[in-house]
Amino acid sequence: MLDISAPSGAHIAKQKSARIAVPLPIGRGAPIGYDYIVPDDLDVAAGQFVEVPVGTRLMWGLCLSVNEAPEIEINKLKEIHRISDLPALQDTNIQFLEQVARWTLSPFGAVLRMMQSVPSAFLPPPTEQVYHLPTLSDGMSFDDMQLSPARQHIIRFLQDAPPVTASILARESGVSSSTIKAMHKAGQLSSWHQSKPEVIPDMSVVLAETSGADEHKLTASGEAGLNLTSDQHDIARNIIAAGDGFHVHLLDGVTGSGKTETYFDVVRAKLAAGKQVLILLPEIALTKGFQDRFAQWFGMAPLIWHSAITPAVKRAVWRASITGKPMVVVGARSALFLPFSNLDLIIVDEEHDGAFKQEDQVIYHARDMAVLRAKVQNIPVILSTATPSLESWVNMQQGRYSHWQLTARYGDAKLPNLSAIDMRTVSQARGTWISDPLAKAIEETLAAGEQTLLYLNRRGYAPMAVCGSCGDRLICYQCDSLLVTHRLAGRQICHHCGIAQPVQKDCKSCNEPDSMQLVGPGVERLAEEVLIRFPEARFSIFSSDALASKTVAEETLRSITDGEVDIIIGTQMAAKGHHFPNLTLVGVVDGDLGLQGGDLRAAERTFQMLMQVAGRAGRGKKPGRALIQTNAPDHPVITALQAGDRDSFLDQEVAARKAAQMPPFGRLAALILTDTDFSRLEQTAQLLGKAAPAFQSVSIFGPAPAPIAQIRGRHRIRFLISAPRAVDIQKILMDWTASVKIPAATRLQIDIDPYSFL
DNA sequence: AGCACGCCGACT
DNA sequence: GTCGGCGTGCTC
Repeated sequence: MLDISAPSGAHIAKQKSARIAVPLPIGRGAPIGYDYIVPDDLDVAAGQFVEVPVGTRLMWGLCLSVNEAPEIEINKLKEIHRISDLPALQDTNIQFLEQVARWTLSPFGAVLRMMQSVPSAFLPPPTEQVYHLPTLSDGMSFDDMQLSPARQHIIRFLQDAPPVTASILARESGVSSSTIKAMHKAGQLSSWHQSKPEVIPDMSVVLAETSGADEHKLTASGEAGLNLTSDQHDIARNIIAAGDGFHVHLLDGVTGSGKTETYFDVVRAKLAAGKQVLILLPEIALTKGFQDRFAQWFGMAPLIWHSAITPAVKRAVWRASITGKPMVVVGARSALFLPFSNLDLIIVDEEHDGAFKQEDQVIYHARDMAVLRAKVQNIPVILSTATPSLESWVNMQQGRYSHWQLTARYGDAKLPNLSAIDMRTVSQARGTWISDPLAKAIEETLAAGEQTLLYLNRRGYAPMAVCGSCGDRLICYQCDSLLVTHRLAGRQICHHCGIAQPVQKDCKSCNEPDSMQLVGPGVERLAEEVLIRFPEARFSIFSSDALASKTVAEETLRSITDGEVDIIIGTQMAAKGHHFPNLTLVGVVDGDLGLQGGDLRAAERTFQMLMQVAGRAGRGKKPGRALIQTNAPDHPVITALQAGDRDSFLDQEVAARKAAQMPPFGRLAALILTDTDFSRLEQTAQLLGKAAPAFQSVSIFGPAPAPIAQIRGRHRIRFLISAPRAVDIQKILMDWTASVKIPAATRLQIDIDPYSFL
């Protein structure tokens, strides 16, 4: 609307501008957003999603602020194209994004991109065309029209049917869609556009069933398992009583002690209050088992969020989250960036799990960022685990987290009896990996008609191929890692980049024919040994390769549960989230695997993994036992496991970290440079090395080849920075990296609190 | 991230 | 002579 009485040019002065953040990974630490003109007919406010032109294309961005009297020369700005129909993003959500960007030293746009993961969600649900019969003018009837049989079919079908879509109409009347289009064009059919219903389940069903229901029983089904023990009930009440503000609860209990049911009870209370709840699981644990338990409690499936769900579901969940609809989302780490506007509780299940660490693009730990989001939004967070991470343990000890312990296992189930087999004292035939004491235990278990899990965290047949003549080892040509031989697939595969080749027999280094020898066991090779030593036993391999297809995975799970399998040979996939009632023996084939390597968290991780594996045994009524084959029976991890003394192990680790000023007592960061061209990479690394800040308290190691010196053809060099807790390591890194000109082709990544390093 | 602009090799 | 390779730089 142009006011013609105003002097020309005056309306330009009245123009508003808006600062819009676009989801582009530009400018680490740079001011966020670009300015755009707000057209007169658009009512733009901070927090709203808007579509703007950027370069040659249009993209959705986030309005950060509106400037009524812009000082910038306005005719240099482009115009906002349109606004989303959605409500504005909550201010605390924007603050959360800012803090994640600040913490991880990522550009705000890169973090915003994680939240704007469903670009189709900014517009209202798509509409579909529905057809119905037109009202004919007086005196006219379809019979007078001399229509083809196909057209008559359609008329007759629609005479007693509600308006339908073209696809349904075509299917039901047996006519092609082109006929329908032609009839529409000829005015023999009318249509309108109607919005498609969202596919999202309605959580209000749960609310209706909950209100007036028994205090801690959700549905009236009365099934076993829906009742809480008094411990679980007390903890749930205590967590609820701690209030709606920011509070971290460490929910700690052995496998099978009912942590899930306990926090479900808290979730139920939040849902009944019309709030939103987020449950984060490590990717691997998004199992059917969890969904079944959820369904049993809430009488409906939870909303699922991970990278593989369909676009329609993503759209619906995303829109529901920002509109504040009461809901429970169960998701992998990316669910943390849903734009909830009514979030009142976050749960991080298996909080110790390394899968919460995202290693590409923005590098972050979902557990830590979950606590950050809870803090910014002033809501509670529950960290659930059987083996707390050292970070959470220390936070609890220092009084920042509340500690809730569940001690008892359900019913008669007992924690397995754990003991070590000292592999230095048993004689072991070459090419075999099952010691006699373990074999004896397997035989006893077989005789009792019970199941055994042989745990070996190595996929494939053999982890290494070596030339018997020259000693050359087979490595990936674009990563510097060993090629793993997979005999079932008949290939040798790089576990870093996935590149595969047919199994190579001759040595390419010394040209000796047929000289490559397979060294060490993987689960496939272990299966071979099982077949020879226990020919009567039925076995099944439980690894990501063997269970790649969904149908095979479900069938394998079923056969194990139904007792059609005697020996499960599994990788860490078998250690997580499954419940096999008849499993009474766990044999850890290589208890030392994972202890090697200069990794800060090696001991902690191994302890967590072995504890979790051992927890697979004896979850039913029968007692279980776990045998760990090891060359280091005196290692603190093994002795602590044997003594069943988790807390003293954790305390010992705490003391060691404290002495070394390692996290969480000191701070660590890694700076990773990658490039396809090694000499250019080295040059940049040298340059950075020379520019390294010299503070007394800050140590900088490197440049050194990264733990994996090459991935997918990109060479990697890294620096490691260690500093006391009080130091602002982010600022140091920012100043340092800004002081050096890094070529465009060399990529720089910053990893705050790195998980794997040497 | 994408997309355009720009400067060197094998081809209708 | 052009089409197209991907290095470099920019996006209000």
